[in-house]
Amino acid sequence: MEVMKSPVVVSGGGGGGFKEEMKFESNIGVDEVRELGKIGGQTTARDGDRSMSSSPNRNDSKNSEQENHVESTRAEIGVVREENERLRMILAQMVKDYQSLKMQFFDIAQQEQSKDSNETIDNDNMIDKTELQVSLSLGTTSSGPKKEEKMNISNKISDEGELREGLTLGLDCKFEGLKEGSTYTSSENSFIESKEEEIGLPWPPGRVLKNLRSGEDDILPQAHVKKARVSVRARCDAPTMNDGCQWRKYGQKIAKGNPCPRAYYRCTVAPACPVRKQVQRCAEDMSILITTYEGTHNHSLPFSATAMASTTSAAASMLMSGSSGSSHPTILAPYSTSSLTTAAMNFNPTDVSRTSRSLYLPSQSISSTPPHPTITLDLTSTPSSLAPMSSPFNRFPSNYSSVTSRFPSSSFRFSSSESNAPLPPSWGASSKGYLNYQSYGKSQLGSFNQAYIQKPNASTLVTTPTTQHSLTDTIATATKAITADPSFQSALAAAITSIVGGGGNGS
DNA sequence: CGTCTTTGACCGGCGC
DNA sequence: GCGCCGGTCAAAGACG
Repeated sequence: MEVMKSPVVVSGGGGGGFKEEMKFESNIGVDEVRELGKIGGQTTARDGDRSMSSSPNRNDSKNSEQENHVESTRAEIGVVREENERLRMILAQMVKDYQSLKMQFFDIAQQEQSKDSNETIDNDNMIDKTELQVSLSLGTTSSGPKKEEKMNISNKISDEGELREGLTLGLDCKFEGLKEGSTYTSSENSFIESKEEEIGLPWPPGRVLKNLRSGEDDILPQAHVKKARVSVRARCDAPTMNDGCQWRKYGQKIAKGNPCPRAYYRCTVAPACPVRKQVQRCAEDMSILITTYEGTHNHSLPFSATAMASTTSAAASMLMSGSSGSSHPTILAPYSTSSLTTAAMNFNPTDVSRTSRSLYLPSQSISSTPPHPTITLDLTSTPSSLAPMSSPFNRFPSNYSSVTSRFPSSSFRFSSSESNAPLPPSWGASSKGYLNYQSYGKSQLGSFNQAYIQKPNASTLVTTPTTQHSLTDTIATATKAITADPSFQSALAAAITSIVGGGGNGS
């Protein structure tokens, strides 16, 4: 049934025409209700789906059953519509909060600047204050040259407007996209690219032509630093994941330690796009496809590719920002959602929308000296029905143990609106080192940020149950965290994309 | 005939 | 210096 394969998206409203929006909302309804049924232990919705998908044709009560299904589906659609409305309100609140925090940040930055304009800044917090700094310091060690830092600071001043614009571009464009639909894709693309360029992800667009072969390192002072990679583990029977991009295979190798060949793909959407990906089946579980992305697209992406691109880019940005501050770049990122992943990847056979409802970001450190800093997005979690959990906060994938055995660090968890927590969802930290996405209130934002604040000092990042701060402290904390960690901005934007932006594909 | 895939060769980094 | 290994190139073949 096609509806079941459709990605779970939340309509941003005003996206495409009415027809399309209805279609999306309908899709959500089915999927979301399925999820709710899963989470809450109710199976009626799913059973209903199955009945629908299997086209019951057994007895005389068929018509009445179908009518019941139609009614229930309508009811589900209504529920989802309400949820959409709530999400929109949440999003609006997030925008407000973000703008407020941003303004506070710039005020603080200006004050700091007026104070310290002539001082040498060797504080890491200061170093992390701007995206530009991160951008320029990425690829250097944490003890990078002070001169560069100074220059970065001065550049920061001159480029502050640009930064602000870029920041605004990122989030606002998404929201614009939600409103205008048709502009969504390009907006997000521009956001992704600009953000990635700012944060210094590998293969920035401007360097593309020099990166073919061995050129890029020649022009980068931090040539010794490896490119960040984002590895996505997902169950997929197809040879490669359909992530929306066009890829051309340019090589295949048998890598050591894995009998399955590793295929090398290059993005062919644009002639000089530096993005490459490696695809390899997991040796332990052949059904798991490991796709490793490297680089940044230097072109606009089809919408179907933007979700994955934003996911990987934000994850990479987290990784890079973390690695720049620590010699052990162990980054755990609360990030993305099932809706994002399902929107990003149209795996044909084993529908990930059903098998991957949460995203785990375990430690990227597999070896002590990884050749490339890599962050792994594990989408191989199995349905909760296979691993029933008494608490929504304790829902781990059945193969989690294997994941954690490879990645000993604990993980953030960032699940989507599938959560059975009362809607609207809210940000909050759960026990057991998992960060659950539940709502977007200010206090929850503070909790979220707390998790991030721990990052610089955490070789193994574990979220701890957060304590409630006063509103002032929370805002200050949030401001600090946002400004100190550019990856948060990417994550926030990508999260929004995953939560609501998916509905922006009404275009 | 153009595009894509396959596959052996080649290159550079890294460890010993 | 040597060998291993990951990554890439490019010629040849396959395919539509």
